[in-house]
This record gives sequence, C-alpha cells and structure tokens, in this order.
Amino acid sequence: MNEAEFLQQYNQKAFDTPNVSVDSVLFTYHEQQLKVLMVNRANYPDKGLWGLPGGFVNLQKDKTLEDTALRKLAKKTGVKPPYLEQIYTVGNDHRDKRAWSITVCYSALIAHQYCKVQVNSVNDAKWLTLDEVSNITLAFDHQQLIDAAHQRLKQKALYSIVPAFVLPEQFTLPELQHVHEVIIGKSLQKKSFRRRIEQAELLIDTGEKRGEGGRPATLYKLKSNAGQHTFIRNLEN
Amino acid sequence: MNEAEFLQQYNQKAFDTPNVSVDSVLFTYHEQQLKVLMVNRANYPDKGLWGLPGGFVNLQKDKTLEDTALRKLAKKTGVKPPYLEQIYTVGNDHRDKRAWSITVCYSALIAHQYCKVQVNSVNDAKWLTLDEVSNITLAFDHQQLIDAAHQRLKQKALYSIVPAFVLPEQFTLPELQHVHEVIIGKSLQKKSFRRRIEQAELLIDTGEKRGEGGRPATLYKLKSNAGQHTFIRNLEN
DNA sequence: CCAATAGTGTCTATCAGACATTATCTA
DNA sequence: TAGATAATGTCTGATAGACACTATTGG
Repeated sequence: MNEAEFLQQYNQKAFDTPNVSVDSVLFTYHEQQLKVLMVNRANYPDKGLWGLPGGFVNLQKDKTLEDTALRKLAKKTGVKPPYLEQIYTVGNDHRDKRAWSITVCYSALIAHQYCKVQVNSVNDAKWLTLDEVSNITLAFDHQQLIDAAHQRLKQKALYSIVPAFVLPEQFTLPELQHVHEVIIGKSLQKKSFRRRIEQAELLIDTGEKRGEGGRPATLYKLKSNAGQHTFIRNLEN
Repeated sequence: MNEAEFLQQYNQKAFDTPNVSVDSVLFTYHEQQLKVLMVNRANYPDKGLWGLPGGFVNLQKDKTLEDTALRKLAKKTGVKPPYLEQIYTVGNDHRDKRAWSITVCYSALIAHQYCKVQVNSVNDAKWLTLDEVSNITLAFDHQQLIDAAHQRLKQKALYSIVPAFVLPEQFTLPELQHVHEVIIGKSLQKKSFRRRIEQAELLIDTGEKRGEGGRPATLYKLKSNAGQHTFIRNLEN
C-alpha cells in the first residue's frame, strides 16, 4: 500500500478524538481600568454563566486555529483585534462534562473605541474588570485562562510595549504608562518608562498634541514592528 | 430541558472535530552538543521520514495532554523527563494530509545518561544534533516545532537555569555554563554566569568534586524550586 | 616546575529607580 | 499668577561584560 492508497481508505472517525474549542481573553482599557470581554452562555453546559468568547473549531469555515479565534471574536465585537497571541492549551477529561475536551486559549488586545458599539448592542456580551470577573463564577476553567492571560500580559508590560494595543492608534505617553501601571498593578517611574521607549525608538511622533487641564501631551503612534521589540532588562516587579 | 437531560442526549460525534496529537521535542546534552530525540515513522503519512515522538491523544489512557506527552515519551525512552513545558499548539487544514489536524507541542529535557540504554535498544529512535535535523526532511511541520522549542530554550538560557535539566542530578558549573553556551550559540563570561547563580542561591554544594586534568570542579545539584527562578536581567544576546 | 582547568577580584558600562526641576497649557 | 499636567536633569544603585589574577589538581 502506498501513501495515496492509505489516504483514500483512511477513516477519520476510526478513533475517538477530543472536542476542540478556542477561547479568547480579549482585553481592553476603559475608564482607567483593564477589562475583559465576557459572554453570557446561551446553551448548556454552564448555561447562564459568564464565559470567554469562543467555541468549537469549524472544519469548513476555519483554515487555522487563529481563524477560529478571530471568527468568534468578530461575531461578538464586529472587529479584528490588532494583537492576538496564543497563551496555552488545556486538555483533559474533566473540564467539560460532555467529553474529553481541549481548548486553545488566545489573548487579544483592542482599543475600547474600536468595538464599543458592537459590544453594547449585544446584551449577552459585556466588559468586566478583572476584579468583577474574579468575584463571579465563570463557565468551565475560564477563570484560570483569564488569570494565565493576565499573567502573560503583565510580563509583557515589564519588557515590551505590547500593552499599547489596548489603546487607539494615537495615544500619549502618560496614557501608555498608566495602562502599564494598571496591568502590572503598581506605579512606575515616569523617567524610567520614557527613557527606554525613547532609546528603543518604538514610537512615531505624530506632531499633534492633546491636552486636558495642563500641558498638552504629544500624540504618538506605534512603529510597525514595535510589538516585537523586547527590552533586555525588565522593569522592577 | 435541564443540564442533566442535555448531557444525556448529547452526541459527541455530532460535529466534525480535528485530529488531536501531541508531539514532544526532547532535548539532551551529549558529546558537548545539544541533541533532539527523533523517531523514524513506521506508518503513513510521511512513512520513513524522521519526526518527533508523539501521537494521538488516547481518550481512555490519557487524563490530560501532559499524560499523552509523557506516555509517548516513555514508550521511546522508558523514562519520565524531569522537565516538561508546553511550547505552542498548531492547528490547520493542511499540516496533515489526512485531515484538519492539531498538534500540541511540548518541550522536554533529560540527562543523556538517564535514557541512553532504552534509546539505543530501539533502532527507530535516535538522537540528532540540531544541525543534522535541519539538513534532513522531517515529517509534517516538525522542523518548525523544533525551531520554536529551541528558541524558547534559548530564551530560558538567558534568564533561568532551566537548561540544567539536560544534565544529570549532579553537575559542575563549567558543565552548566557550557550547556548554556551551546544552547545560546555563543560563549559567556564565566564571572557573569557564576555571579548570578550564586546570588540567587539556586544550587546546593554537594561537597563532592570532580576533576579531569586540572583543578577539580565542585559538584552541585539544583534546589527544588530552581527551575522556577527567573533573573530580572537577561544575559547579553 | 608546567599544563590544565576551576574559581575570584575588580574595573567599567549600562540602565532602572528616585526625585527635583523645568516647560507649557488653562482659568 | 496659580494650578495642572507633561517632560527633563541628574544622582544613585544594581548587575552584566571584560579580563587579569589566584587556586588546585596531575605529571
């Protein structure tokens, strides 16, 4: 038997396979706080509980796992987030009552403005702060997935400017610093924060300014590769 | 319908699901080089090509994805590696000719001594250097998985002593430094390397020494939590 | 003694933390 | 001018890089 013959007689359903879903932790920054998009489950199991936006891989619609993540996010928000990163995959025989189940967990970042309308028009989806999330019971092991995504984002805030993706395209340095502070959970030295970003040349000065009360702050946007940059030395943690 | 009724009538095979496999990049250190355990594929597809040890999740035998990884590794090496870490998950419609396929990729580390016998007794498995691996055609996308695992290990070598798990329980500092150098691909300052390990108090001095030619080196073993420690500042890269 | 390998001393360079100071806006 | 917020100057401290030096073994 050669490979062609083998493939022809191969029956995909010869073995039991786990259920495969993709769940995403979509973060944004609003009202000085980090928030996560949560969805109220319409179906069993865990019907009525809040959980992450996600669902099963659709072999017809999705070419890749990222497609699944983006398709499910687009269904709830109407947009494609500018940052998407795989966190990790959990798979075991007890996380889902129905079957041996796997979920591939992604983390995504988006500016609140860019999907505000769509989320507000759907009453089964809403933004919750991490504190609110940890005070309610979530579906499946979604609390752990959120914690892991938050931990990863925290690390990134210490050695990259990935958190900038929760802001709109143009933002100020004080805004960005505050985002980092909220994610890390402690305040940072203004000078340290600015110095490293300036040295790494990660931002483009748009020339515009934005002021509210005091001296107007310079508006910047990210250089195209800014998300990839990692500092060799972390901020204190 | 309540949840109990829902679960009773739920048919797992109502939807097509992807195939799910787990593949592991098992690294070791031998003859001054980093090596990866490769397996010659006995079956189609890609029969006869070298690939990573791994296979499909078995819903009866495995309670978790890690169980699958360890079961497949034990089958080839007879042992359980002291370090196992998930790298990432690839899933798409073209990586496996048979079907929409997912693989969860793990990286594992083990001392060469601890599984030498078992590997040598199986003629379909052998240790290859990373250079050898990149000069042959591998099954599926296994070359990419190996590259990703190597990249991750490289990062860990810059900010942790995780690479110590490719050495036996007792090892010397010159040995450990060389392992790091091989993984990173460049030489390191002896003083820098030793200073940070001493300050972090990650090792236990066994009191024993081992010599070959010159002054004997002190034998150390890892403190139990040494694998978790991360330095706040990276070695140069 | 020499050769070889292990391990230390010490200077410099870099960069984060701390915090005072200056700059630029509105009312 | 005062108040607010943005941005900079500059000192200190921690730690990695460089490299010369000392220590301990065998022959």
